[in-house]
Amino acid sequence: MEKKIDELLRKSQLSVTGGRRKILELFLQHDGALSHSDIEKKAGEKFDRVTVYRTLQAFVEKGLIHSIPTPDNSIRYALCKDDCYGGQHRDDHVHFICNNCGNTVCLEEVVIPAIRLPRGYVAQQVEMLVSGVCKSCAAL
Amino acid sequence: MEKKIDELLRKSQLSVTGGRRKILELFLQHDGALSHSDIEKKAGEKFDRVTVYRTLQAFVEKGLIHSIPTPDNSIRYALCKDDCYGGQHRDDHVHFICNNCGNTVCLEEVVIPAIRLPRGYVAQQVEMLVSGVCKSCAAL
DNA sequence: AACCAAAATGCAACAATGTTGCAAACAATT
DNA sequence: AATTGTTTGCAACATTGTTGCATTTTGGTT
Repeated sequence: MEKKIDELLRKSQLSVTGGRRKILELFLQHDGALSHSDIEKKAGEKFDRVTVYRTLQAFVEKGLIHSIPTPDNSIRYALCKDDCYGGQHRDDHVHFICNNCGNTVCLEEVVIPAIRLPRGYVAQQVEMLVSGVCKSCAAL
Repeated sequence: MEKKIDELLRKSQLSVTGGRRKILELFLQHDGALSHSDIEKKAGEKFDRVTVYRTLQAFVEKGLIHSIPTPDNSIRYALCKDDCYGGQHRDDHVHFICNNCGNTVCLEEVVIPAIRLPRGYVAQQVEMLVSGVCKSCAAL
């Protein structure tokens, strides 16, 4: 784990520091998206709020994570897959937010379908956000 | 216009007040989505911030407007069409955000395509957000 | 191993955004 | 015109996000 984290950071041209290690570890441990406040809580009192902001920003820039807009106005972040690096995101998958447990996950296997825009519009990025009941919650 | 506004408010079971009239007027005048701060600015210094929050909340609850999550973490609101009332939104259209002018519009004519979710997931609402260059900006 | 430049961190201060309780003002109805 | 319930503005507060700067740490070099 330790090794993997340092490797990932170096591969992303980020110097290896305690804060970055810890935050990246959280993403690797947690299967789903994390918000800024999630991270602050989970990381304990160890890191300054500002550091968390800057770390997340750096991770996004380097393509380690991508951000997910949510209806409740809290940006969440999720790990990018390996084929997504150098700022060249391939976020062509659907994001799912559970109305029950609040978890947000990437449905990597569900590709966003193509759409036809009206004449004159040029699409650069598409985001698809599904909310409902997730697998774990539906099973209860 | 005056009449239409009062009518709309009453139809939505909202008592007619100066603030609500003004804010609804802004939505009718402006073809596109408005953020909270847009409204504060456009409404002048007339209304308290809190009133704007509560008015938008009331409008959403009554189905006059719907909210649009954006990648930059600023919720925007847009008028609902007539067939969308009583909290029963029919937000089955795509939202477009221009990276150039920042405008957000509802593409009513572009329906969100159906998708197949993995086993166990239940969709309740789907939001599709396209960013790029809008018609007006592309024409320049 | 010690040094150095560049980068990251923590701190403080600040700005912006969102929430709550309460008293005063107002709208709809009788 | 009076009454009742709703809406508003204010104040205070909580949360979230930003910026500048001094200090510490990292990664590379001698």
